[in-house]
Amino acid sequence: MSNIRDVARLAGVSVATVSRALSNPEKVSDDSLEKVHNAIAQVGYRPNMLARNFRSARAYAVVVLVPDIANPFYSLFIRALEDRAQQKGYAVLLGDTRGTPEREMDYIRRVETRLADGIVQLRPSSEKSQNNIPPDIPCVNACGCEYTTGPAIRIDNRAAAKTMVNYLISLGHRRIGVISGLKDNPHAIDRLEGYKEALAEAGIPFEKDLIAEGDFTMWSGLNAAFQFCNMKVRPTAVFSMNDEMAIGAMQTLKNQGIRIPEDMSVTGFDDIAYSKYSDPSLTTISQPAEEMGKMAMDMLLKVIEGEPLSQRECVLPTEFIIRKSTGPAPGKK
Amino acid sequence: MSNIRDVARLAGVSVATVSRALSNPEKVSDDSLEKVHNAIAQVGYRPNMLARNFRSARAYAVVVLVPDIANPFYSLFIRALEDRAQQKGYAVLLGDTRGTPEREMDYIRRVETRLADGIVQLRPSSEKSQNNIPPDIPCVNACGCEYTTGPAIRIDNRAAAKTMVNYLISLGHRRIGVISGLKDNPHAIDRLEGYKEALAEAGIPFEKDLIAEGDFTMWSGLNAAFQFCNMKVRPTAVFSMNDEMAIGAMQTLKNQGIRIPEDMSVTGFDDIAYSKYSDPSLTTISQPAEEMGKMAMDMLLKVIEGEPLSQRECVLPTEFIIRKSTGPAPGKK
DNA sequence: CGGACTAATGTAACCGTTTACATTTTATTT
DNA sequence: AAATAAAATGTAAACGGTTACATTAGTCCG
Repeated sequence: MSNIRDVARLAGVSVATVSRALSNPEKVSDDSLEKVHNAIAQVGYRPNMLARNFRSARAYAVVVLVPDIANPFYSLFIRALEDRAQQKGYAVLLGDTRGTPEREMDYIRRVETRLADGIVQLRPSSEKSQNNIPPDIPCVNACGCEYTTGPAIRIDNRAAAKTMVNYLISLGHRRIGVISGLKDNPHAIDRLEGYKEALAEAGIPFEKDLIAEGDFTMWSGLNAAFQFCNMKVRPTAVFSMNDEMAIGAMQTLKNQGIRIPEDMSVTGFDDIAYSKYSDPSLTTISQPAEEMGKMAMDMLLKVIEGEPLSQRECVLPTEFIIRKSTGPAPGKK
Repeated sequence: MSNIRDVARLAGVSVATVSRALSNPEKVSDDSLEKVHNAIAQVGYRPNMLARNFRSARAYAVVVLVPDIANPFYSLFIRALEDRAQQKGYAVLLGDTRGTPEREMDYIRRVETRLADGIVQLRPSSEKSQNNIPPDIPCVNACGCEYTTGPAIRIDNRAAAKTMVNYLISLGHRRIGVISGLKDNPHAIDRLEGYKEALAEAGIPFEKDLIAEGDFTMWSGLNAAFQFCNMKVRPTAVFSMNDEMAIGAMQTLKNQGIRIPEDMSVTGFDDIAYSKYSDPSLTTISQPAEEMGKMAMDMLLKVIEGEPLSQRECVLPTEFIIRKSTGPAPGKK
């Protein structure tokens, strides 16, 4: 493998000139520039970025910590993140934690040992489920909740949930079931807050039994729905905290002979691609996953470069999408 | 930031001893080991992996070139790949190419410039759609087709497609539509081959009009299905080359009042998570995505380490999964 | 007790860049 | 043409580890 000295020798210039020709060509005469380029072509020189990064003490890589890459919301986010990273000359190290702190630690160690310059954290964290990331590590939280500290990109989960539940109430629903995420999940907490607010404003008492706990997988949605089927007085609508669980739930409901939306309305959250193709298509909240990915990368780069952030937290707007899985409460016209 | 020399000074040993204490502890006396560990703890030393990697001329990272991370089959594969990579101490650089050669080139350059040690290529390539990866770069093709050269993990696309079509024929179907991938996609070619073989063996003539071209997205499946709806004599079954297109197609068919499977059977390929929850659930071919991801990583590591491969190509078995989207041809009992 | 061998440790070169600083060349001004 | 400023180039010291080789300490045996 040829190195910069070989090129310098062949071009008849010093190594400094070769180095400059590559990274600061404006500081080199056209004459030298040409000699260097010829020499590079002749020996097929490729700069050793490992050496360059080492010298400049920068990995030009960021870690993205994601609970599960197979989740379509996350993969959309990451696709946008990667896109922006590539534009900026950064690599994205995929850190699928599968929810385990050990794996997360492993990746945090990578930035401590300089293999990456910063972290994009997709696991929502609050003061309760605490963040393991040391404060001196550049990090942006890209799925924050209301209590997230540090740089963050997020949506207003509470308001979005409230919008959805208000909509169901406006359709005449009074018994509205919830398929929640795990109880201590910050997103689940914020969204439940929005649900409660909407009920309160409509003067509907909150009933604990109407909350079924899931874990954001289709399978858990499928199971959670049984809880509603077996009630003496069934809810007439179900607010699921993500689309996957809603899709799972719809399967259960349909199998039990419950028609959607005639007998029961179902709503989701995220607007993953499949929600448009489910049967019936799903009324949901669209999160700007791509926008969030881009912004997270931009924000992280600022933190890495030490530039000041114009705002610590960036709350992006969501879109409320009405499809065919919702309708008037049975008995209302 | 403290370095190995600081640690050595504090521990009262040489840098070589510190280095050995970290990477070859068995070559260091217990006494020194303790002194080194104390010193490390005291100054909070973290080895600079950038320096280590530079010195050892290894990035301990691999690039995964994927046409689209948002495709659930790919994300499943990558999740397994990442899992194995982490076990082995390697990082996975996400290279979402979005099908463009430029992006692919950008990532190939990263291994040429030593930022990564090898590539896992998920874009199927054959002699037609050629591979841009120089032969001296360690690479394994993880979605190969029959004409793939070099180390590869793949399934027998032709046989799997044939199994599926044979099954449809056994149900009495004679007019079987196909929703294909892009005409020059190697997977599409192999699977179409299987379709033709099955027809030929059953003595059914091949009809070009029964092939609708898609691009493996749900949207394209949705459109392709119109081609069948508008035929004077409709096919009684549709063999889609992946699940997404099948799901899209089913939406069109249902909207046109065509019942599945009573009026028309539909089959998919890949067995993504949603195919179990679609309406009706989808008869499909399951690819061992996770197994493939693990094997691809193991294989690539062998290539990187220069170990001989026990076999150039590894063809993994698929599973044929019958669900509710297929039934007897109309008119047959 | 001395010689032979092994284990533990130290010294310093090396990996391939970048860049501060010194030097030389070229351009500009008087 | 000399003086000065600016541009281009070169020299060599980093960066933080690893490791070949040299050296020292420790063990065993006749």
